[in-house]
Amino acid sequence: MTDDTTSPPKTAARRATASARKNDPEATKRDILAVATEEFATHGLSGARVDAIAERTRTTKRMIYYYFGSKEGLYAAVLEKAYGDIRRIEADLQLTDLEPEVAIRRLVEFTFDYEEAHPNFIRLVSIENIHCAAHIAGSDTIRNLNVPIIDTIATILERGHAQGVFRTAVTPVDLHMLISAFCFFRVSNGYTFGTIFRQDLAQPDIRERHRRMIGDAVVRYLKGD
Amino acid sequence: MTDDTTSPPKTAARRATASARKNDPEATKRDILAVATEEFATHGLSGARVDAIAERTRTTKRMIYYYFGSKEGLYAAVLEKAYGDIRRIEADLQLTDLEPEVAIRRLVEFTFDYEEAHPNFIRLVSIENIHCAAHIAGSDTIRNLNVPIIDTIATILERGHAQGVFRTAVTPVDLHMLISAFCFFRVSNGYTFGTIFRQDLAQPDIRERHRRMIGDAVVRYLKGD
Amino acid sequence: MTDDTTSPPKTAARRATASARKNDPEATKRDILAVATEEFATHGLSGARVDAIAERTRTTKRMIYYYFGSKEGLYAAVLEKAYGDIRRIEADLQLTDLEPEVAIRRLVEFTFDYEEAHPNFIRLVSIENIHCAAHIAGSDTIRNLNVPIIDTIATILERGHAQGVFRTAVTPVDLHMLISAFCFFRVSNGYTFGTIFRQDLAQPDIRERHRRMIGDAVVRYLKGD
Amino acid sequence: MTDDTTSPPKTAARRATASARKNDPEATKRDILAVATEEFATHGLSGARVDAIAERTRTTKRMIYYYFGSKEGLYAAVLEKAYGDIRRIEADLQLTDLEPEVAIRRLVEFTFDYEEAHPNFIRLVSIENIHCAAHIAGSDTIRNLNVPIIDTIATILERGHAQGVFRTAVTPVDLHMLISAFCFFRVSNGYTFGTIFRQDLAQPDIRERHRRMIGDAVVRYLKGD
DNA sequence: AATGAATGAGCTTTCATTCAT
DNA sequence: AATGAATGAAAGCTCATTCAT
Repeated sequence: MTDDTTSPPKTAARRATASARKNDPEATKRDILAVATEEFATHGLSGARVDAIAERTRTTKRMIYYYFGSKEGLYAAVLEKAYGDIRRIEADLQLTDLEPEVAIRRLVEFTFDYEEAHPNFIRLVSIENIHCAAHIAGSDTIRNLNVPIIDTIATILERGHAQGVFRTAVTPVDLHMLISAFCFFRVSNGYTFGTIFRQDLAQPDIRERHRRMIGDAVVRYLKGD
Repeated sequence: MTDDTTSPPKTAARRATASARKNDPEATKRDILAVATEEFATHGLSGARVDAIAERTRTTKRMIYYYFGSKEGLYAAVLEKAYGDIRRIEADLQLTDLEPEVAIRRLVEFTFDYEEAHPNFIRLVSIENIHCAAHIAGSDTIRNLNVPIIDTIATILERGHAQGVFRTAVTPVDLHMLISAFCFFRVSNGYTFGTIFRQDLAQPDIRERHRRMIGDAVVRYLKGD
Repeated sequence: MTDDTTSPPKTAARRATASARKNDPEATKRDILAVATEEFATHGLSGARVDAIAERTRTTKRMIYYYFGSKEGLYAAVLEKAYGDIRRIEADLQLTDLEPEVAIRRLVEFTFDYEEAHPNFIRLVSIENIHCAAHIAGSDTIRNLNVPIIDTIATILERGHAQGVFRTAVTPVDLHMLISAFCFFRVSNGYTFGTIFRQDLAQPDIRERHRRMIGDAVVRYLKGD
Repeated sequence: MTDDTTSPPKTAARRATASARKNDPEATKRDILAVATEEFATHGLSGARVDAIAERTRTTKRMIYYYFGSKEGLYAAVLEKAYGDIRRIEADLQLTDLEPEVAIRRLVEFTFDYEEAHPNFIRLVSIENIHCAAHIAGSDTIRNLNVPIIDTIATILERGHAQGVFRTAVTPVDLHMLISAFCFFRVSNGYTFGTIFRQDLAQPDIRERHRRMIGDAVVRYLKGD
């Protein structure tokens, strides 16, 4: 209805900004990745639109294909970045000097807070599971990322058992799952859970209550009866 | 157009098949819903193809729109059925006669087993969360389904506290979340978790270990320290 | 999204009102025609929706086909009624006793007022012209309706010439066209004209000015110079 | 897919044809617009088929959406071109040097001849009125096109009044309407009028008679009595 | 005479992707 | 290395109409 219906892309306006970013391919790729992360996390792999990504980018759609090959290639890159980010932070955790029980609580709280603070990561992982983890299975980068939190947990568990504060035999991976499951679920299923039980899980008091609950549950589980 | 138009004997048989689907709208709807459940659970809302659903149905694409109005309408109906199914089973749970601790273990095991046995339900809920629960929020049917398991939990908790076996103060909804989170996560995140930690969560021994772990964790949490 | 998405037509509610109108086929046909007139006049032949007509009717879509055979049959019936209505009123005009000039002014004013008051008739005629008058050409009813206004004009002209007040030789049909054209155009082209010249032709003062203008123009034309 | 893939000599020729349309978006747009004008004028907005337009074009349906966004966008572009064309010609009218009465006669004849010669323009305007002028109201281009004929009329009227040949007070827009109405109606309503009064308005003698009639009517109206 | 259920054909539009330089 | 222009294939949806009683 408006006049610009006739002119497909806005060429002139584009080119002006284009020269400002030219010759910095890394910056362009970062820009694309940031926008794509948002789009894929919001709409899923099939629901995401390459056009929508391109529009919110400083580049053109053509560049997405130039750098990432395909929509799926871009999605895989988004996943790689998201996994890389959390692994990098996990690697910096300094929990091994603390008392085992304190360390476990800190670990739970870190997981809780990180997942709460990164809903897009949660959503991407949910989406990737819908697609049977085909893209992380196909990415050497992700598959070869070690999961430093597992080593952290192993160390804490060993010390806890050695000191006799933990009596339950559990593998680090299983414990990681026990912790993750709750923290992840709160974010991943917040919408349905909130709607059905008429609660707003984002409310500070509920948040605090849940944070304590998962900590207590994990610690008590480890201590055994 | 088909050949048997000319052969009278086949007329009866044809009418038989025809009436088996033609004058049974409910059967047709069930057929569509079953196929659609599979398609939506597998590919998500955007990834699902109405054509693909129609092809695997005894009817045509047109009928999908006749009965369900739109792709989203069909998706909403699929969700309604999935939620209705679990709610109906939950309502039949007979746990209130058992000792509180036994009852809680049974409840955990029921949840664990149901979610394990209904991965499509899990997937649909994950997908619905990607869409911010917009469709269950828009469905009076789902929003008005009470969640009988909450009453069951409330009763068990009351008796447990009365008898002094449970010392932890917890709301039924929070406890339901603690239980669900783990059971749900195992299924919803099985692909990524399995890929990253190189485990097959479907293996019977792992399955059994996890089933016991979540039971222990919940019971110990309730008993407190 | 709402629940009734699943139930194609609203059967129960319908049947209640249905019994109230049953056995009066003429009333049903009138009802359908009235709604169809509005729909066709508003959206044109192709733009009109049989479903939309049925919905605003006390009957069902099936009845439209039962009584009118097809969408085009219904459209033709609408046209026939619209033409019949104006012809019936034109036949009642009592202008032949007046002085010729007065009679002509009255005739112009009648035409002006009728077309102003019946925009749907104007729209239907416009629409029918887009379709090359195929339906009125195909309707014996319309083609055989005589146009009484032509006889009225003929009589007035004869008397005017006999009395020497009209000096211009003109056929009744041509004069009818001169009068109609302006009155029709004001209504038929009111939207584009109003938009382009930023005037609201429905305003009373503009309306009055135009009514006088076309009267003056016609009378002066007939008197000659 | 075509056979000449194997014959090198034909490559050049192919590229020639290709470049004739591929790298000339303006030519492609003009091509689409011409075909679309015909289709919309013939069948109306709802009756027009995008497929039908594409088929008669050197391009594909996809290109229509690429250049014009939607069926409605294409329709709006068709309207813009049609209005632009007549405005451009009107701007070239050189009538102000003539005697006022002669100028008015020429103006009427121009209008009469232009509308007679451009039935598609007439049809498009009729169609747009059925749609309540929504598309020209939404087009800045059309709304901002000045209507040069109004200035022409204003100038002629002023001189006519100054010289005392015109005695009737009338606004340029009203006079434009008086002239347009008749010329437009002859074309827009030719099918119904012709069918009902059993006349062929395209016949040269009728045409000539009408052309003179509207000229006389307008001039006499202006001269007053 | 009257009607609820069903439908084939075709509509507008969208989408990820590649051509051509 | 970088990109503006173009596109084939298929998607969701709608429509007037008929079946079957």
